[in-house]
Amino acid sequence: MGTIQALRGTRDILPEEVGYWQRVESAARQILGRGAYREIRTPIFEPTELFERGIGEATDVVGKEMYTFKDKGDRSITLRPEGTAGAVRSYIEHSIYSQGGIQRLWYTGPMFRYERPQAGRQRQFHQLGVEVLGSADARADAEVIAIAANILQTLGLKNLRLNINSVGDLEDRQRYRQALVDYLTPYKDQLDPDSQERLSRNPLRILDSKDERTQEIAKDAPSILDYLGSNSQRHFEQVQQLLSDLGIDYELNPRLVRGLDYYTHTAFEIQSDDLGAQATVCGGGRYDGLVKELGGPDTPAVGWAIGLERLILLLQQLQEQPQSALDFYVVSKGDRAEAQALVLAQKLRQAGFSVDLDLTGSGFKKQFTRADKSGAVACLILGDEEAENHTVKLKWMASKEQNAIAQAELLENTDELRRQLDSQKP
RNA sequence: GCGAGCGUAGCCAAGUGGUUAAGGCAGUGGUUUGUGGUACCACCAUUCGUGGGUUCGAGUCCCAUCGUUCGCCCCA
Repeated sequence: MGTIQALRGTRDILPEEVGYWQRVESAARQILGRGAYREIRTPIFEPTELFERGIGEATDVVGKEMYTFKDKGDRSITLRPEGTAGAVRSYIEHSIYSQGGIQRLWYTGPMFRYERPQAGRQRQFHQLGVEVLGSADARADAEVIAIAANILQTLGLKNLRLNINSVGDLEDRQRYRQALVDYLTPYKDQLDPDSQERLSRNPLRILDSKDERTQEIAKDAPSILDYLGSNSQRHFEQVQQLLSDLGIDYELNPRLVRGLDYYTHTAFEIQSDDLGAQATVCGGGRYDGLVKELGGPDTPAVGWAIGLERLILLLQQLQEQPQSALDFYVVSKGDRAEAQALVLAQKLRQAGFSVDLDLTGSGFKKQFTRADKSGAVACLILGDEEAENHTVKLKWMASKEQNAIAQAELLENTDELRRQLDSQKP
């Protein structure tokens, strides 16, 4: 076909479903506001180096999934694959740390990863994320998890599982990595091909392989939890205690590994069984080394990101999209009437009513059919007769009752009109 | 990047080598030229994602290509 289509892995969010997005955005905005989180909006593209340094060159996200190109000034530009790096860059660039204390930030917007699309995964997708910068306290870890749980619960989502783990600090992880490689190397030939590859590149990932045989072998592998130093251990215990205090159910999963290099200590995921293979709705954790790595002061931090497409997939399984009821549908026929209808519609809109004006010029019957489909509570009718007397017929769709009223009178007592409309709504 | 399935109208589809491509929804016009949700009638794909091939003949078989879906890798 010669028509232009949206690129692979991108899609339009049409008016028919945008209500879900608006509901998610407003719930999130409200909950984050109550938590004293402030919104930050950073650019959609950044210097490629930001992600290479921040996320880690060895990760798949950087190694094979980035939308990277040269701009006309020969700079290497990358469409952001996630939100944390940009937020941290901005935090450093504007010395936000110098405001002292702890910064609670949130963001939302499109992210880009060059991958094969499948259920719950697109090349352009959207995340909602939070970052708490400046606190190493376990309460920060617990708080961000509580905020995420709060958002998901407020939206009515069910059957979610929270998995948590600690990947320790850099030293813990280094020691564990070695132990794991030592354990797995003798089994190398029996691992699936992907995992054999990962043995040298990213051995921790082998733990959550979907290959059965690999799982069998990984079952008896050493656990990261046995390699945590005393600080890491205490921190992780505190996080668990606080989650219990908050009444948040969780599952300890020592095999949970996050894909980005910057994570330290707490790692967590919230998953659903109703999403197919891409089960993670929310993923996050602590990243104490990132701010310093990107050239800022040594600053502990913790955060998460929710995949909005996945969240909305779940929402659509559970509930109908909210519809905002229309107050008036205006039908008109004849030159003078049509002009008056426009003016009347506009005055009603300015007075706070929602009004759809039929512009088609088709017969009254057709216009009434559309009025019916629009779901309007009432219909306003203007023909030659009404235009002549400057009146309008007001018809209540449900009862089919209708009466003539002067246009000026209709606009006079808007409070009463509002009351009548509301009393007719289902 | 790899594997499998699928591509017929705006949407859902029937069709498995033989004259003119079912049907439903939506849309448009009419029965009712100023009154809706029902009913009835009419119209709505010279064409089956695209290109090539096999054949007397292809939506139907073959190849390629593009798109899409699900899965792997990976992640939100």
